[in-house]
Amino acid sequence: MKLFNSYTAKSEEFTPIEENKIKMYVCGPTVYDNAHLGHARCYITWDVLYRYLKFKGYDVTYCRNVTDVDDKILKKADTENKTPEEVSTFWYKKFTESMNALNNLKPDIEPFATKTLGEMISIVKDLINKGFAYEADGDVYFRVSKFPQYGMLSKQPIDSLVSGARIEVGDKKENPLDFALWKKDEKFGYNSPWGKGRPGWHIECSAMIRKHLGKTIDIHAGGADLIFPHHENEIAQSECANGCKFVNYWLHNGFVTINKEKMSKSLGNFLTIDDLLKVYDANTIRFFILTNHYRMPVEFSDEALQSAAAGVKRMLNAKQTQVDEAFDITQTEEYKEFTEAMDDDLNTSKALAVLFDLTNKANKDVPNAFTILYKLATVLGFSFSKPELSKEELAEKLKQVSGELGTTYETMEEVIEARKNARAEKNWEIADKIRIALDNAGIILKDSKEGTTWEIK
RNA sequence: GGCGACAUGGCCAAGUGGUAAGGCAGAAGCCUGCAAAGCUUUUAUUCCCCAGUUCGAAUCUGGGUGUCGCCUCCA
Repeated sequence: MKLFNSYTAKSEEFTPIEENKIKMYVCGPTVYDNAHLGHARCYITWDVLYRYLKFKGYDVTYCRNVTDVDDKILKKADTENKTPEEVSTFWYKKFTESMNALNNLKPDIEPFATKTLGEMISIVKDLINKGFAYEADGDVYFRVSKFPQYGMLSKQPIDSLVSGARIEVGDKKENPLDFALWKKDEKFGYNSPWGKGRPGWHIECSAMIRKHLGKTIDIHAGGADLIFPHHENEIAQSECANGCKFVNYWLHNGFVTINKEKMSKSLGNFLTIDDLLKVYDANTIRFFILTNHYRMPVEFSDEALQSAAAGVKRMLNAKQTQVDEAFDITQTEEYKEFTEAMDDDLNTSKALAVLFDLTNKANKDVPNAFTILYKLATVLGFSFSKPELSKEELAEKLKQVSGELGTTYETMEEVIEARKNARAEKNWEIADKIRIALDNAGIILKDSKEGTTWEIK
């Protein structure tokens, strides 16, 4: 399998450190606000990688952190008159709900920054002892000049970084490029050898990785905007503290744009996952994301989402047969095409083409086509389960239909029976009226030789 | 200014040296009482522009144009 490694800027054959085992880390959210489409793209992308690696038979440990100590959380706590814990707990819960709603698998490990403080302090101490970091009035900074490889990931010549770096008035840094490992904070801080303070953002990931996965890991993934400075700094800290290679494969996903601009919190041009799910279902959002290669930008538009909705509907509407769990799909041509596509740096677009080929075959009663489709679509995280109406929702719809027809129906069976009778009498006017009333209520009828079935729009 | 990407039909998109996957939308036909779903057929002599390399280029090289991202919190 080939993966594009941002560090070498090359597509490389993937080989895990330990045979058949993969340690994979993804930068998780800072829990202070709603997750948006950009986050959805990131976490769907890496969810697909996780699913696919497992599908290939690897023993994967997927770790995704939760940043629950951060300026933004503190600020929110301040304005809302809550404790930082209350803020982060609330938004972590919301985030988890969004991930579940998107059908993303739960990572094997979801560490919290505040639960990893010991490891962070230990790394910072190490770095100071080794001369890679220095304390300055309660703050601790990383000495970038001590790490010659700084800038390798982001491909930034160090000189240009220096000239571009912001130097703040009264800065305690030796060098403008130096970044904070620990920040003095008398109000919300935690005890440390340097007084009360908080960890810098970058050290959190380094610590959580070392604690839960080890000093060297196979895959580290995240949004492309984290390359600099976040991932660059992680490399510097971890490699200097641990004295060994930090990450073998750096993977980065592209952005979601809207009106050709990056969707982001700071630009305020984002659509939350919550709001999107009110209009489009999880399969549609996933399909929209996966039609593009994960490193390319994806432009959001309602037109694109509607197109995705129509496409995914066709796929998931494929003529279903009983899924044969025992059937070995690995011997099939479609499996081969699918894995070839996915092995090529997650070419999901091509993989989807295989799924559409299978959809066609399933609709033409090709044996096992649906079983293969079902299994491969699941690898990409699509769900074939149809949404179900609650009793109340169904009752509400029946009420609407009855109202439009000027009758009272208690069950769908009654409605279908009434239409069946009308059709038998060739009373097309009544039959159509029923069908249209149902359609207005969001229920679609399907007539076939076997009878009439219904489903939600 | 430094660094890095991208430009393929009406829309989205794969393809990185051998003659343009797939999805959406559109058109025609079959099926249907009419629909829905499905099936069949159909839609780029051409891949931003110019020059070059090559028997051969959407794919490689050089130049240009346009768009985006990172360089500051950001997925």
